[in-house]
Amino acid sequence: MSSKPRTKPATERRDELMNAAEKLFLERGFEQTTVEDITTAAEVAKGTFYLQFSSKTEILDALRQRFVYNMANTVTTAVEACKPPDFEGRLAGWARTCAIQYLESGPLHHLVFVIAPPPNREGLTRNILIDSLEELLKSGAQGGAWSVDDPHLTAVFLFNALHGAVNQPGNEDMEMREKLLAAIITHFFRSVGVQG
Amino acid sequence: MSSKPRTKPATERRDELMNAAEKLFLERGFEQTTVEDITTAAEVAKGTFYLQFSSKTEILDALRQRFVYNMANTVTTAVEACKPPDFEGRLAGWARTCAIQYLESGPLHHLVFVIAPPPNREGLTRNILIDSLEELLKSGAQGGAWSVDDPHLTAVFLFNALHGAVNQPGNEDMEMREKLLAAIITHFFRSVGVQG
Amino acid sequence: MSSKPRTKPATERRDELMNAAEKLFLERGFEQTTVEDITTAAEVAKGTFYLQFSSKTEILDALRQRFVYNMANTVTTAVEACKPPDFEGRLAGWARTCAIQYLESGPLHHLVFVIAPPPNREGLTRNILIDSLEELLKSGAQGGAWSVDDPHLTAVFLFNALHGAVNQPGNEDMEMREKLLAAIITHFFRSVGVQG
Amino acid sequence: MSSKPRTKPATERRDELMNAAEKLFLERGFEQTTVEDITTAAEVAKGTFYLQFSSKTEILDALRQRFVYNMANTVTTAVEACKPPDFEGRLAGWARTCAIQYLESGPLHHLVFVIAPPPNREGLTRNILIDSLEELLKSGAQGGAWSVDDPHLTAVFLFNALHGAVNQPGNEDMEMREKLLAAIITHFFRSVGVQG
DNA sequence: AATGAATGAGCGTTCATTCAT
DNA sequence: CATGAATGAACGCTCATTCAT
Repeated sequence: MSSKPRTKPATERRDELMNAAEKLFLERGFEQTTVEDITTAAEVAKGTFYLQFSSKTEILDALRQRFVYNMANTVTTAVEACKPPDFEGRLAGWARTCAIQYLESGPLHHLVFVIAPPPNREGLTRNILIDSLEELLKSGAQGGAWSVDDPHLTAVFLFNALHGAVNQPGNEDMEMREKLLAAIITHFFRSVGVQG
Repeated sequence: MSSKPRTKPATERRDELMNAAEKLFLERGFEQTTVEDITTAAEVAKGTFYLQFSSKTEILDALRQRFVYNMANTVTTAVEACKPPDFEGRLAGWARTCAIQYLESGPLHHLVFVIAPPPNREGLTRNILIDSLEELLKSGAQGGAWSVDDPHLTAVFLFNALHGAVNQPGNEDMEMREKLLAAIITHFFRSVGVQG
Repeated sequence: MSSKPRTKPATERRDELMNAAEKLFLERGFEQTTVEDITTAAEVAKGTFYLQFSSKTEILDALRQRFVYNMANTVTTAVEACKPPDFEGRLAGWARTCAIQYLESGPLHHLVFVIAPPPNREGLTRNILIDSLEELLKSGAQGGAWSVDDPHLTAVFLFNALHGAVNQPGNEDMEMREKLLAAIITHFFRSVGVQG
Repeated sequence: MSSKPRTKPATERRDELMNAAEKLFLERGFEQTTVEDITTAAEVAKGTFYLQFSSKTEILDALRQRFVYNMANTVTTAVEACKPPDFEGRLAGWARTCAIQYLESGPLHHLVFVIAPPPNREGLTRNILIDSLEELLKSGAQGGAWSVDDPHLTAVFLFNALHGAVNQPGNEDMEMREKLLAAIITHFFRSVGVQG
């Protein structure tokens, strides 16, 4: 009857379900998406969902985890591309990569951390990223690249500026996007008292 | 039988319901609050709700509208307290009042704009406030108080920085709060190239 | 559209639901009956069930309680119809009424106590009735009407004999039923060493 | 790869599944036990279950059949240990063995006949045992050992008395158990008009 | 205007059964 | 024979909304 094999490796099924769920959650929201919507989109039966996830909440957790993992990886790699004492390069790299990642991941971050945040605050990308930015600001200050009074507050401020600016609608346009990235980096530099 | 009058002016009923709803939505979230929760808290019968609002969504809209109205009013009033050419005073006033309002209104803003945003982008405080900030930046630039390349982008950036920073947990402490307000104003000034 | 009034007194609705549930539980079993079966039979919507009972289990509890109440009442009344020293009359009354009640209540007892017994043993009719029989045996022994070595064991034995005998299929026939009642009473008397 | 052979004789598999099912059904009930519970306990895959039994109901039937077979065998053997004209010995043997069997088999009988009875009445141990008791009562009456008016009714009565008495909680204690057995035999004798 | 009983579509989850490997 | 991923019908329960009183 069916040309496709009936069974797939567990990880593949999981991914298909997660991709379908991600798409639907972003389109209509977590509460507004039913498990059946997800399984229909993933072209499996309802029961198959529960072979991979023990509840609807669990797939959201998995989505969050996947997002954090990708995000943290990418940003770290980008920062490491510039070695001290090129602190400005590191800061620009952080800002640029972080912004791009948010732009690419679209409102996924918004979904998994803002709209449907984890029950406890542990492991928030938000925190992970803010911490990494704070460290960057501190090491740059120590290295004499700039001076910041309160690295934590500055990190919070800049992170949220970036996050909010990037979430603003209208960033689909590539030209706008480049302008935005440039503006973000300029503001980052200004905020630490560097001319860029 | 009952000492209280059973009928009240419509506006009073509306307010009681909205207050109850606001409290509950903030405590447990929109989806997690039932219409019955609201009417119980407001001490009216379930049906009374539908005399004032045609659906559960509608009371959220009303809440949002009330929030925007209060917010815009307060910020405008604060800015007008300083007259040109004191553009720095106006900018500081904008930042300070806006931040305080968010801090006071607490997660209400988060609820009505971030978690349960309006279906269309019209009338977002976000936009209203960003527009007012953009105007302020432009007029300050014209007045020679500072210079900004792209007033819109800067407004977006600063608004979101403020919004995010203020939403950060840990702002209940009054001392922290003052430090935060000061830091925000400093960043605002730095971003427009003024020493503050 | 509908000729019947939409609302009924809560107790009436409750009774209708309980009657429908009793019928269905007896016909097909507790697990095999769905809440929707019950509401369909009671001619109300599914949600109406949950206005009266907070779960499917709860209606079974209510059924059990109703059964115990009726049973205990009837047997007590029957026993009290004969006053001491007519202990034989009291014993015969107990046996006869208890048997008739079981015959009339049909397998309801079986359902609520044997098939779907309460989570804790407290308040079992079984126990209530056995206790009352034990008391009767003791008072008769004290009054010199008969002698029993171990009133508790005898009560247990006789109660179960009666219960089992009455549950036997084939008791629908009225003639059979009378023979059965007579046989039960005879055995009761024999068991306490009385000729009847 | 695996040290154990992956295939076993059908009867062995069947027995393992039946033993696992019996244990689980008694522990948590028929409806509350899933096929997967059974196969997990029997350490086979889910599909293997359906190699031996065509449905969950069928394994219950098999359990019932096994129970009846064992029960009938044991009681018959015990009765045959006394030869006529020792009818009293045969009756005492019947009562004692039957009671002990129920005590040993524990709630298994309760499960397979009371809680989850067969759809049709055919082959009920209940009936088989009642029939054998009825025969015993008749032959004893013919042999002049006792007199009973209605052997069938008496058999029904006594069987149910025994069954119910034995099912009563609190029979785990060995001393209680002996008292119970003695009381049962006494009542059996009294019921047929013998002093024992 | 106010009430709250009644409605019924909808959802998350379970599990007996099938069947390709 | 044995496996276990896949299926999908079914169920208990919730809750926004309606409407007769």
